[in-house]
Amino acid sequence: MASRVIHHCLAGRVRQISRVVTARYDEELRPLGITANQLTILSAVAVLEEVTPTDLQPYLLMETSTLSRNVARMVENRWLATMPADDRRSHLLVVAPEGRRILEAVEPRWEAAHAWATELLGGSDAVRELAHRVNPNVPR
Amino acid sequence: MASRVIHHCLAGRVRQISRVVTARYDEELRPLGITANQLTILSAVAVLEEVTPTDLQPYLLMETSTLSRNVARMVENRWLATMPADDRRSHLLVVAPEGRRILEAVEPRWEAAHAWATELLGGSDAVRELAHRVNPNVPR
DNA sequence: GGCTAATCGTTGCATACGCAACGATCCAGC
DNA sequence: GCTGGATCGTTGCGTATGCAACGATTAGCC
Repeated sequence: MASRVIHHCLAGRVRQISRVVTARYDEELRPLGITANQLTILSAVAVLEEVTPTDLQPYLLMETSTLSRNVARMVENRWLATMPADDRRSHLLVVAPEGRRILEAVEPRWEAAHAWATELLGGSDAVRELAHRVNPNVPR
Repeated sequence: MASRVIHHCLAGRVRQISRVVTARYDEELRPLGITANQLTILSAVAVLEEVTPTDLQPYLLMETSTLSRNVARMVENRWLATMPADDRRSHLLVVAPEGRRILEAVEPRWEAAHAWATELLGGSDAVRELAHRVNPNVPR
């Protein structure tokens, strides 16, 4: 059984790919004090404008609790701000000025990491296709 | 910049794929009390027989500290055992009887998760190719 | 042989992730 | 209008991950 896992396990493979690619993005973004994961969330809020955490979930496929804590850190950092929503159980998220500043500053470093990853992975098509299969909300 | 990240970021995509696939394996393996990640490590030790943590690293591309703690939990669970190595800074890892038992018991559940993931990802070839690019030690 | 640099694994700290349980709020049906 | 079930976000707990700093040991060089 062990050798079947080693030779075929898809979970092990996707996790390893995730570790390696994330490490490179994180390394590149470190001088800005933001992680690849946080940049993903920040960008999602920036694009969707005023969103509740629940609104973000279809795009991120992240557990409620995970998202809750990630967002909390980003609010503490003043990258995001919260506003009251009609539904009082929830709240709207918006990008704060410091978040906008990071989004501008991040460009060259993100592009460098993206270029590295694209090269490593032999282009972006395969990953994009897989991501779209996993979550049709992710553009192919 | 935000929309460029959303539409093209490879880190966000590989992380999302990893979350979704891992969740399914973990769900399937939960009754056995082992995670997908732990099963990967257990299988690697089983195949390589007597290995030091450093020996495992080329196959797992996991940080020393991450591997150290993962292995520690598995030794506590008595899935792995340690033996003295020639180099006294290190130690050899071997699969303990309880680890062997898990490797036998895990088969149908692992196969179910594997089948699900293969279907979701449209076959295993794309992931295998990517994993091999990221780490040539991983068989294509 | 003895010093120095490299290697090995561990630990402190911080983020990332998910399950289960929870309190607050909303809503559907009466 | 009220009530019971659904939905929303948070928190406790445990695993997964990596960086930096560390002590122990080894190996290379003189």
